[in-house]
Amino acid sequence: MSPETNSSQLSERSLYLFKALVEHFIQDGAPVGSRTLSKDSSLNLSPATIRNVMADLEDFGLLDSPHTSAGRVPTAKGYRLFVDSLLRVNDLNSIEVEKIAKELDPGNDFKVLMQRTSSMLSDITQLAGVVMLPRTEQSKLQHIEFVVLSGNRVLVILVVNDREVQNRIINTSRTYSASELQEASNYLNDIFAGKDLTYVRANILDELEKTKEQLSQSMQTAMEMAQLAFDYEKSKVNSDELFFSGETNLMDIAELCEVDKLKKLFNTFNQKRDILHLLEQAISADGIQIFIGEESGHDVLDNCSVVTSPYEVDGKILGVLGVIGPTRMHYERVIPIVDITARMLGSALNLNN
Amino acid sequence: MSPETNSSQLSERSLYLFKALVEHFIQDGAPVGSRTLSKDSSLNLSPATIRNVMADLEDFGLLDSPHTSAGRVPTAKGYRLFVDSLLRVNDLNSIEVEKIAKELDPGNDFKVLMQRTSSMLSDITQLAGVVMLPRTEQSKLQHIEFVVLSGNRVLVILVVNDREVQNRIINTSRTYSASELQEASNYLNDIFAGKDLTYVRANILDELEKTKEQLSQSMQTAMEMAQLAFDYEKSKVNSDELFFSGETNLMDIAELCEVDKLKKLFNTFNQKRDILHLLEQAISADGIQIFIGEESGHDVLDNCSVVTSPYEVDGKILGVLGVIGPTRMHYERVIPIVDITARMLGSALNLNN
DNA sequence: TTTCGCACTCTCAACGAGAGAGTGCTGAAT
DNA sequence: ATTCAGCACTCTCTCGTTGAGAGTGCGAAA
Repeated sequence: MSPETNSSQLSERSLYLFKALVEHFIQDGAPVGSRTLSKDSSLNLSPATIRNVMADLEDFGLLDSPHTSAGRVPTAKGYRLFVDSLLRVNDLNSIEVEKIAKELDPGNDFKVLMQRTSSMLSDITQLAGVVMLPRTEQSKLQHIEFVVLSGNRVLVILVVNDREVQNRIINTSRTYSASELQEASNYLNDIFAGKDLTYVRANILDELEKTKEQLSQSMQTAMEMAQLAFDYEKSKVNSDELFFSGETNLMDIAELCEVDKLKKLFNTFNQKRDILHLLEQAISADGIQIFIGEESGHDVLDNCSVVTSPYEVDGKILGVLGVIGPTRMHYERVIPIVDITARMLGSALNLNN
Repeated sequence: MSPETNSSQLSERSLYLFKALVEHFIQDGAPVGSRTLSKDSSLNLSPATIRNVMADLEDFGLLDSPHTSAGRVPTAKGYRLFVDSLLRVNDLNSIEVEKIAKELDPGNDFKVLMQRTSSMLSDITQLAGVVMLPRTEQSKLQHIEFVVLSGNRVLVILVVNDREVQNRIINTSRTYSASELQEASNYLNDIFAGKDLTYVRANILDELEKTKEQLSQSMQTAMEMAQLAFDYEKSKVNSDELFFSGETNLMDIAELCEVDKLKKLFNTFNQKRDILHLLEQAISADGIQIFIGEESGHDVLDNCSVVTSPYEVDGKILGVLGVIGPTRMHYERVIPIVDITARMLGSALNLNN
């Protein structure tokens, strides 16, 4: 099962030919025949010899033939071997590095930056780009603020984790004055700023009890507000954020060109759930991770590969980004792009700290 | 050109048959022949007679035939006549009204509400839904607030128009203390709260001059902050907001089922520009407006119709929402849905006031 | 072990025939 | 003057056939 097992049992020559075949297929998308391979692999072998080799490779499960007279195509297992052991990754040319750097201007808010990163990825690879920001379990409340709106409504603003702003409107039973709310937010900031959100949620009821007995009306106001606000916060806790772009690039890929496949794929993107699930697997991986075809475990992605990399600040992983394209993609180009983008996003975020 | 001209020159019977044909075509999507029409139109006419009528209708530019032996299909002009003069709009059944109402829970923030509305529209019509919120020229600043972040960064929070929250992070040259910023925001709120954003932008420099001479360091801080913040606000001024959903529903429509058409269509959605432009035309319309096929002026929408309605609060138009689908859509169903949704969104927003 | 030659398989594009659907026109009936 | 039946005609779509092209597998020779 492991690539070593395969490569050790295959001759040097077989692997060389296999590599040539995969590269050829990635280039054209057409099944590769013995004749073609005989011509462009520099070892001078006749088509017949190559056919023998290809038959072996097929026995190993690395190749497949759509039908008897159609040449060979790599299987998922084949791509896996190719990517793990055979692929020689290119360096990016400096123009492209430049381009990536320019797009990742740190002077933006977090979401804008993710959006940009994703669309840059899709632009540069001509595939679909995706950036995920997982909702972390430990979110530190930094600041809470109330603003009075008209008609018994209050706007609650939460600053979390030094970068993220959440706001919601809550309807209240009576009218609060601005100064009253100012006092309330001061009070809450005093006791809860810097604390973990789960802690805040857990302790807010206790605190409410205390204040009921001892403290002023305005403190009680604060607690009521806070409770409403954090209930909402709680409901959002599991909705991680995911930014796609360039989905339409996938419409050009021959392998996916049937409308109903496309529809399923796009629906999967829209629901986000499955893709999130996939990316979450990549979060613990160290560096680039690649899901090839069926490996992802989602049927819609059968003809697709997903190349991901976590991005981190101060050695702490913040999220995952990547590219979705056909299994037949230019890995040697896509991999370094994803890699560099992850690093650069990390450092762009680092500047913000 | 106007439908009156047409309908006056056509006999009652012709119009009746035309209506039957359009309805039939909307149902099946297949060109309708004389034979078919003769059977299901209640007037007992032979196919031959109907052929004569259809030839007339074709001369009027209401019908077209894909080829000699394929029955007739309505033209854009035909749909126009149908929609303007012939269509009898159904009332929505109460279950659906219920469903719409339930989805439009006013207890949400503005963007969530728009998102919901759009996805509800697409769900219920099985077409693509869209909701636009134009960036209004007159935006009233309601509240400004600063929060200190780590590393010489300051988060600026702007509450505008009693419902909208904007925030951006700005990098500052030195470290500010929380109390300093508190003072600054108090000062700014005093002079600018309730004022128009354009006014604020225009006067902020003057104010800066004044304070430079007379006032404390902290006031000056306030002005610096504000300037940075409002420069940003200005740059966003023309980016209206647009929420799509259910684009994938369009993949089922036979008329659009070629991948490259779909790609162009989806790209148009993603760029947003053209669609915004179209919806802006609908903003001044009084109530439902329908763009049929080529009328929209965008080639990608040639086989599509767009049904729109502005939504308003207190008689003031806030934005436009609508549905995008094939010209061959069930107008009699879609129109009341769009209509009611616009009203309900209006009143959901009204509750917030 | 490699290669050549050959028979075989499968796909794909082109072609043609035939069915089906629908038209337009003509001439008769009302 | 309408309406309608009849008929020839046109166009598309489907289906089976056919031949070319591509590629394979295998056995025998080098």
